[in-house]
Amino acid sequence: MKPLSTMQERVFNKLRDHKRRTGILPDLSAFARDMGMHYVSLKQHLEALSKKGYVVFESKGRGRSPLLEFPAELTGIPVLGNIPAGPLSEAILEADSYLPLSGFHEDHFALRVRGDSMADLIQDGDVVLFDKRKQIERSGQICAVRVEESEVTLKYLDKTSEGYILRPHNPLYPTVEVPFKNVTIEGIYMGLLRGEVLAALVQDRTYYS
Amino acid sequence: MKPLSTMQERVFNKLRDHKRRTGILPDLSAFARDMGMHYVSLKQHLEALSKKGYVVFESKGRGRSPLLEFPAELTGIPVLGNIPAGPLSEAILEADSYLPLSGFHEDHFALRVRGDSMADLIQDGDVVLFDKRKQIERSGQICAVRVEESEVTLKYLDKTSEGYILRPHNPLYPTVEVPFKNVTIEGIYMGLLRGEVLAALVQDRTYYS
DNA sequence: CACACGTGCTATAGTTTTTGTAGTAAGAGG
DNA sequence: CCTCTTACTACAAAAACTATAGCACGTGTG
Repeated sequence: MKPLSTMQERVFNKLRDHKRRTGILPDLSAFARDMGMHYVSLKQHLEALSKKGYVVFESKGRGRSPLLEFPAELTGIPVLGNIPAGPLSEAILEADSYLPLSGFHEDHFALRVRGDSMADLIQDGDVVLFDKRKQIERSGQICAVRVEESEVTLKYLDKTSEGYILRPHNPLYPTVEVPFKNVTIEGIYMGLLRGEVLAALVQDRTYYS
Repeated sequence: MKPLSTMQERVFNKLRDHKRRTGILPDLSAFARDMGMHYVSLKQHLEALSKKGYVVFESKGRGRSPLLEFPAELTGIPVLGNIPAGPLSEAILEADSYLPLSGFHEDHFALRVRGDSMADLIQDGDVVLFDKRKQIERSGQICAVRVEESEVTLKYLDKTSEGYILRPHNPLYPTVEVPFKNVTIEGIYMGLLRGEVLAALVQDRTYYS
């Protein structure tokens, strides 16, 4: 993503704050007054931000309210199809869809579950939401964990003096204990979506405010 | 809900159509042109609709775009805490929260699950979405069913020549067969939400467009 | 019955605000 | 030197608000 100039960053941050506070995006002229800046200057900044992909800004003509939105990849939480061996941050950059959930931000991501290690509690195909923390607060929390360099799996996590106990919900899978240094916690379970709700919520790189 | 006059109903329907087609609500003056009607007339209709609770309409002052939205109970799908012995339609009127899901309309409702007859697949506290159909298309679909005048429960439904087989997912509950005339299908499973997603989505009688 | 009154619907005229366009200009950096 | 960023002035177009008025259709009252 292209770098922003000082003023462009100030405009962008203030815009995001306003969105967080009020839930909506402000009038251009009111926003310009708020920034202590001229309307035309603000407009030029927004056009620059738009060209760099930080916002979506479309003038509609005189007197008409312009369209001003955040692109999905900035405000939605990314839905990952699978997490390969690499670090999580790379997988997030390749997310192809986003969930517009208020209250969820940079610290969260979603995973489209493959496999049935947590069945029947979590089904193949469910979209599970995670907090990007690296530590569990108590035993028995469901986590997205990576053992060594393998794929990410979902398990209950318990802590012992030597390492983590990875416990599946599905009794067909084995419970294993792994030393701390071989386990990476990618995220902690926060909730899930299943079935046709997904089609109604998941946004494929489209825009929303 | 108060009755609408001829013109008010025309305005309301056209507004709803526009929202369905474009996803957004139009400018007042553009909309007035579209209706072949004067701007001031349209405004008066919207004010009448607002007073009767069909839309939310707030003038913001000269030159400022007014706020125009549909109330939650008209566009969101109702979330029911429990369904008492009475008919479903009454329970829906008493819904105290709504899910804003595009693609779901009058034919859908949601239920906050009590009990664990479908555990572990569906947990106590999950919000499950249903289609308001009265018939199953194939055996094994999950349905919200009412036996006689009792509470609504979630079960797999199979059809035999004499009646329905109500099959829980939880093996601790019994599988029973009930004659057709004693079973009412209230809805057919379409998906579910679990955990903190709910707080981000559920709207308590607030407004949105 | 005639009348006033309210309601629904429409329209005109004038004002304010926002937004857009054009043009100008100074400073930074490759 | 050219481009990008930042900023301003001046003017134009569209949207939206206010106030006012006319007409049709009821309903209730004297």
